[in-house]
Amino acid sequence: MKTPAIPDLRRTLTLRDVSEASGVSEMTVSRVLRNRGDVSATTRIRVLEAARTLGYVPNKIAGALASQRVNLVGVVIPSLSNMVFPEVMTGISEMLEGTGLQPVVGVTNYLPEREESVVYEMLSWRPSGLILAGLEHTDACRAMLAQAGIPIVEIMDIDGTPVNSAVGISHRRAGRQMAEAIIAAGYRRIAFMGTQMPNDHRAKKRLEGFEEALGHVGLSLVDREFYSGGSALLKGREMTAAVLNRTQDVDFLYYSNDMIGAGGLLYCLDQGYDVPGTIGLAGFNGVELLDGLPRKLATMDACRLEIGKAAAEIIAGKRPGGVTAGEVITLTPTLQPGDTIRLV
Amino acid sequence: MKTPAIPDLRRTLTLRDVSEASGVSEMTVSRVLRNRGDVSATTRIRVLEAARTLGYVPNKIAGALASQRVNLVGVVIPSLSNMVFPEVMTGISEMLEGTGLQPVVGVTNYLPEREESVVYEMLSWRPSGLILAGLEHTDACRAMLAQAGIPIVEIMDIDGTPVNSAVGISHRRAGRQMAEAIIAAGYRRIAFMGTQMPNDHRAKKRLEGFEEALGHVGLSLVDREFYSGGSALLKGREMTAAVLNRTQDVDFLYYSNDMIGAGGLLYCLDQGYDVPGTIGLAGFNGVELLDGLPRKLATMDACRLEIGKAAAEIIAGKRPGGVTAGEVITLTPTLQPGDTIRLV
DNA sequence: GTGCAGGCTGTTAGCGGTAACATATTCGAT
DNA sequence: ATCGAATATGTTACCGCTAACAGCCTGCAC
Repeated sequence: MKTPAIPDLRRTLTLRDVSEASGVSEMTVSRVLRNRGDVSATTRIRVLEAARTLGYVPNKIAGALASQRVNLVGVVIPSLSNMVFPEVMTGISEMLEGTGLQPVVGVTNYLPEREESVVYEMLSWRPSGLILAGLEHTDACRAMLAQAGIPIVEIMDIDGTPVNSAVGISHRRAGRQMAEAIIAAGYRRIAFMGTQMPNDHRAKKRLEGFEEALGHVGLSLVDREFYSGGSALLKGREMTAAVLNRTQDVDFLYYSNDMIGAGGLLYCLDQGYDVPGTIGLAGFNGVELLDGLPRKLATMDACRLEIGKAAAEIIAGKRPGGVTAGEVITLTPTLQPGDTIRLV
Repeated sequence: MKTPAIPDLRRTLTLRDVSEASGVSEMTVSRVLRNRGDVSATTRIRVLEAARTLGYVPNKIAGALASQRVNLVGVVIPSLSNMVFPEVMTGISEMLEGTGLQPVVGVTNYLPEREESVVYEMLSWRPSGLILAGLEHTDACRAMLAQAGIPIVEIMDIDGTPVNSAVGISHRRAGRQMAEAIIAAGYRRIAFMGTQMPNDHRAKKRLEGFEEALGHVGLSLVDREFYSGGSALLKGREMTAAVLNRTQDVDFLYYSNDMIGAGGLLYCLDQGYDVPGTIGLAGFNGVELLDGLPRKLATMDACRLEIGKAAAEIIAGKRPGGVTAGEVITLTPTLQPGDTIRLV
């Protein structure tokens, strides 16, 4: 059954090659390979056989140009190295499975100019849709998105005005809610630790919501500490040590993400603090890593998987209801008290 | 200076639109936008102005078809959710910066058939090169890669025969080396824990090398345990508990990755074991997460960043020496003894 | 036999750019 | 004034594929 190896002419194959090898027109080959239109069983088999033995791989560039359809969905996110976006990607991929659409990732490193150029690059491939993290973009970026004429979904955050559709949670509310739980548990001298990133708008909004809720009961943060780069777990330890050494009687540590929170937790346990008795801790994200810690860190789920799925659904036009323009889907994160916050 | 907003005719703009708006030929516009060839300063400014106010975004599909050049590099990896591949991606991105090339990621979830289809999909976009993890592929996949006529770089592993170029470490050797260190430190009753994935060839090779080295001194594993899915940290705890309860006098725990190793370490410390006195531990990968643990897990660096960089260099044709075909770059991981293995 | 629907295959004309070549235009040197 | 080289712009012919439409059979009702 083995056909003799085709001499490698180092010329990329085209439909014409398959067409000649199987004795039908290019159009028919195209139809066979796309399962479109009527083709007799005999022809189909002959064509497929020829394509297979030649090792033909269709040229989507040409196909996309001719058909004006591109089966790609751009996904623009700030980073891949924290655990949050990979899970969003998982949600997107799962939902896109079987739709013929394929995600293409672009990373911005939290830089607005970088985002602008990534978006430009993406749009120049004329994708079927674009998913991007956050609501904050440069003016030029917004303009491009608005002009693009494809579905645009901004994810993660809903505190702001989306270009078109949005799926996410209210980070301001999340911060507020966590603060309220902490206050209710009786903690009063609360410190905050987080990233130094001026462009992590969502972390900023959480902090704003948090401080706002503290303000409502006449409290304010007794200390705060920021970091950038490095191993988050280690930074969590270091910042926690710094805060606890610097400020008296701190009784709660609020972290902008679970990773540094986990570091802080390990530090507190090492140091023999009574957690959550004399000191409570909480993070944000609900990363599964926490399940393996000696004690479970209080956190708040960011609905990453659901966000990815919903965003993909909008792009794929699968949302029940049909109309997909300008939809804003608000998910509500649930507080997971874990073992690091006193029971009320 | 502000021009009135262009009425949105919901028709995507082409070179012709810019050409008409600026009163020059499409070709000249094309030249301006690509900075190619000589164009007078006046014309250039006029064209750029027109393009900007129209909000023109070039169509790379058409450009790529016409020029037969696609500035994309496919990167095919098994997963994004463990910490190893994101770092490889970082290396690739860094090195590609400024070359005009852009990485596009495809994820296979450790499934050979999935890899085959991802590779097919990638090749159908006619990228400038392809980077893929591992040396094990389906026959059809190998054939496609060999035919593609573009640089192919297989990364992470070098124990096998690459299609074209390869950059990685010898996992067999890594396993062997770790075993030798453990034996030298005087441990004798050694257990292994790892993933259940039949298609994680690199983990398998490490284990093979490990057992081989044990065999050389007449030892063999006293126990082994596998897992799949779930939180790696938690699984590490659970498996460790299972092994220690099941088997007497185990004095060393070798983990196939750092994450489960970290879980195991936390468990051992919780249980009050004397680490590394009565029991030693080691993982693999050198993830920076480990820096934040109470004690530093012994591990072996997988050279992720360097692998990414070298692979990107090959694709970009930047390797000193010039010829890039069939290069195999062997990196050597270094053993990081940490605090969980006795000093000899 | 005629006509006509339906299945199957082929032809034509682009999709929106760019390579390669052709054609101005400018300008200083001869 | 003439020429050549350099600069600046335009023209033509694709790139490889697909939409749309145009045949050509075959079989079957009438």
